[in-house]
Amino acid sequence: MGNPATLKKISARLNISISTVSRALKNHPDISEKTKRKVKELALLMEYEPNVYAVHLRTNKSRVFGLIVPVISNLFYDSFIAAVEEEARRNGYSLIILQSGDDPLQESENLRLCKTNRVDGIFISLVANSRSAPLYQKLNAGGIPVVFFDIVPEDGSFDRICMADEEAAGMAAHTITRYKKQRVLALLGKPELSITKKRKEAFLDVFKKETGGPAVEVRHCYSSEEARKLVSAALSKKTRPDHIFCMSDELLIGTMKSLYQSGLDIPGDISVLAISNGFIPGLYKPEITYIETSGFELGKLSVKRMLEKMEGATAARSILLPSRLVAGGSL
Amino acid sequence: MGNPATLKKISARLNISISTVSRALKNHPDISEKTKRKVKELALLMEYEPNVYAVHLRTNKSRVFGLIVPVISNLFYDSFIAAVEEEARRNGYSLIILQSGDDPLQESENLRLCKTNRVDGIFISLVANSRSAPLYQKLNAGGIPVVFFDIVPEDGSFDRICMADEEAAGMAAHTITRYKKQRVLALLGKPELSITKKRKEAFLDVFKKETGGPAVEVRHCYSSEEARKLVSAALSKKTRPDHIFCMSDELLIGTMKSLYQSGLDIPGDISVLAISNGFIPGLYKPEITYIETSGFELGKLSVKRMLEKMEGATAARSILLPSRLVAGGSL
DNA sequence: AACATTTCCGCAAATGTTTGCGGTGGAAAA
DNA sequence: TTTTCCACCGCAAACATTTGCGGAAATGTT
Repeated sequence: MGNPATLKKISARLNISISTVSRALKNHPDISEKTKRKVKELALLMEYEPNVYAVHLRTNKSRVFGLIVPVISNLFYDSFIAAVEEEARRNGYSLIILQSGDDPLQESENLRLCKTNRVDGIFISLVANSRSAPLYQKLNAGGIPVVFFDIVPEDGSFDRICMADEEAAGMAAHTITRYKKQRVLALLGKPELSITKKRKEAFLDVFKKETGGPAVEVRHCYSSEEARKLVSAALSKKTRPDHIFCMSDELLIGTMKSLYQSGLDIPGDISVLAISNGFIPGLYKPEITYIETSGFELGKLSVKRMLEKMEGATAARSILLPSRLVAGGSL
Repeated sequence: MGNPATLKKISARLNISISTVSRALKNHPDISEKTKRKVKELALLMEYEPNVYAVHLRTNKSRVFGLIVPVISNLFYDSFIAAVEEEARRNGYSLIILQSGDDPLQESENLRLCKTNRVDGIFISLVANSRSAPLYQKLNAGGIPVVFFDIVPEDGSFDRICMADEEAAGMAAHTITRYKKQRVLALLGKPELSITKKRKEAFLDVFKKETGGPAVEVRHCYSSEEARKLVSAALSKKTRPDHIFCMSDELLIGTMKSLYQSGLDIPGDISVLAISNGFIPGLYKPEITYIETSGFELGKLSVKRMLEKMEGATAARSILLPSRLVAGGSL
């Protein structure tokens, strides 16, 4: 009762060979219905479950995905992970999760771990200053499909799935100009990330094209707290901004801390627009207007793409998930 | 270059036996330093990595933990998961994550998946109306250690790691009575969860002991939205509560939505106290006073306990993580 | 009756690793 | 010289499974 059932034990009890048991359980046409019935009955009784390690060893497939992410505890990533887990499970895959913690070395180590664990595919969102490029070149060469999401390499020869960052940032900029704002403070994330570059460029492009548009001041922040300080500093100037744009939830949180403390009326004195997963904006009063980026949708798309790759889709693709404006009361 | 290196390939190149290669890589004393050096050099060159599936098959150990949780996308669980991932990795374990999605059947299925994947240990937080009791009995019997956390079975014969729920709820109640509140609305979560029962009981106990204490109205909610409605309804009564207690972040969010909308002053007109992970309370103005429950700490403790069990700690223990009051401005 | 075909099943190799045991060669002890 | 001992290494089994191949028995065909 202690140790688990194996093909061998079943075959011994039935006085038939191991291979017959194996085939019977798989409905191989070579095996008679009578034998199949006997085998299946006993297998059920003995609670037989194939030993995945033996199967993997034999087949060289693990039915496990690796997922590497800077941090788990993050409103965007956790919904992404939730979606990937669900979809992977629905397709018979398990999910191993690894955090890189903003450390390029840990990221490389995690990729190595994925390789060691012989996962069938890898989802990865890069840390800032990622140095893993040679590693995923090798993984691809070794036949392990890699799907990049959210924070992706600039090289278009990889499979990449992102929010439509340019579109979202452009949409934000258009919305802001439409409201005839005069002095815009734009808070962006880490400047070395591709996602920041893309959003920044698209955002500024719109303003450049609109002559007589508002003045824009761009600031990069590495944390929520830094955003709070920046906003507080900006508010204390004699010509304070009349609009603040935040490219992420993290920055929005810092911004709102400062705005709440300032006592300014939103959107009367100053308006706010964010790019967000949608959870945080709903907590404030007024609720913050935002451009939605759904980690959940992105996750589902990523798994879909991964499965395509496993089926043999070889050419690299870059997929963009469109976003939409969700109106709150902050603009 | 394509397929990975194996002991066999190394042994062939060096004209020595497989077992010698294996032992050389493990620094077995039987092997001469010269041979070890040669083997290790070539292994490095060929980028040898042991095939984990072969190792697991041979040793019957997988160095993988399973983690089952109702949902990933949750402020408490995601920090818990983050901690477990980190600690597990530091100890050479990988982590497979599964969501039960509030579905007892999925929970059972996930336990089965853990067994199929032959994990070395399982962390699990139960869903409401969990029906998996027989399963983990069997897992324990089968030698797979199980550590329950947060939402745990009532049966004390299992290893359980929770927040000190009684203590936290008692602390909340004491704090509230100290502020001389008159009419308290207490919002609790799903009544069928052990965590709700414990918190409710401890909370009410304190009030019972204090003669002349405030009147308490207890309500159970299944969602944030339900909490919002309940609070709104309570506020529109002629004698509205002067304090609201929320046993979780989820309920706090609903409560604050209603309070923000009501325009009431916090804590002037009505005060608020929550049990929380600490992230949400800081977003509001005023910041909400809360009793802290750290998912991160709980995660670290859980891994520690798991490792103890793997080392042979056999007797079941129930561990309580103490909590502390974090003062905001809502009371 | 001889032959061909079908049905059903077992043998054995292979996947990569670990490990108990036995063996070889040389040096030191008797 | 024979024995003992030690340092070093290989053999082979075992882990559980899959699968190509071959083979026996039963059935069908002339």
